[in-house]
Amino acid sequence: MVNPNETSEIVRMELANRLFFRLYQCANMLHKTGTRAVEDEGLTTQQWAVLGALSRPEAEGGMSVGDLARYLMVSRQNLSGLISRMERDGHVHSTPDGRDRRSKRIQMTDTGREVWVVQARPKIHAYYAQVLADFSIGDITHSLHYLLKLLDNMKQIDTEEEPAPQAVE
Amino acid sequence: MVNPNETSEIVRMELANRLFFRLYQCANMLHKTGTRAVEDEGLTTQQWAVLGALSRPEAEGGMSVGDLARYLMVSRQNLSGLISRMERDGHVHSTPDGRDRRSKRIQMTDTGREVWVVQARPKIHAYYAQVLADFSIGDITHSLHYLLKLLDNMKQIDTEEEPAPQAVE
DNA sequence: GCATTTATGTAAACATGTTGTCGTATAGTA
DNA sequence: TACTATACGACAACATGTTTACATAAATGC
Repeated sequence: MVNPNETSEIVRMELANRLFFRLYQCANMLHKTGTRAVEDEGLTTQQWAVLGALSRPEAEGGMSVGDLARYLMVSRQNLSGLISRMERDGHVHSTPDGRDRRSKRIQMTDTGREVWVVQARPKIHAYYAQVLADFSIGDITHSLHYLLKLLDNMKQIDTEEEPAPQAVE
Repeated sequence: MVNPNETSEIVRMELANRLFFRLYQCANMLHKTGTRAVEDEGLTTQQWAVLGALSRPEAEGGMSVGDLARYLMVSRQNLSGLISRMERDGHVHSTPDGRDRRSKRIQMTDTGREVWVVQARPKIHAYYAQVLADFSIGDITHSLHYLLKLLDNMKQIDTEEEPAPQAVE
């Protein structure tokens, strides 16, 4: 250990390792406990993310699958299956887009909105309150800030590594 | 809006909602970009979590599936499949436990250790450095602190809601 | 207008995660 | 010793996520 920079680099990597390990565990626990919080409504955390997106005033007239996928940052293919299940359960419905014959517009059904507003959202708020019980508003804001930074950096890696859209040939 | 407490509660829930939404997105991006970082080695973020656990000095003599599941906070059933794949790929191997005929001990193979130390870990450190590029040591520590708090609270919810082990009958 | 690129939906293969169930081995207790 | 509770591995069903690949519709460039 000759160089002090190496030492601090080791400390940094050790901390980084713990950070990502905890992030991994948080993700699993969020899915597990979050889904359990709304299981009576037949929902999962992913489905509540979709309902949350569709219930925004900006999504009043429905959203295309592509837009929803970009908003949630998941793949179209994944979202497609998710929406099928929600359609099967009567929470959303899709209508063909008049202008673009390739695409569909996804909207909440009246039942979906009812389930969302009356049943799921109160339970979700109770869940939030419980998980964030000992968080001050400042704590929440700071946590959010760090998650956003992590997300931005990961997004950048993601787009960097994405294959260049041009054909090289 | 008569009661100012209600107003701050709405703000709090709005912030909480953003926090959990970003956590959800971070989890997906971590899996996506992290797996891409070690795809040349045929690994995934989950498998690197397993190798990281098995490479600790405390796990020198291998770990039982149950202990590993508790350490990683995933279900035995999930880990079982994960380990099968890693065994198939030659990164770990399992030996029957002499003392307890129900259980197996999981250990890294020499190949697994080689892949982990020589190839995967440097790439993972480069990945950490990239995602945490604009994080100070203090930023990392604070982020870790908040994730741990979230995790603790979710763990508590998890055990609370778990069915009591005693038979009521 | 026509050719190329881009966007959309769909299908398939795979890895991860959950729960529930079952058979068996271990451990604790009457 | 026997009874019971608990732990373990295995199997199945299901929901989520990723890629890759393909057909078709729309947009863009000459």
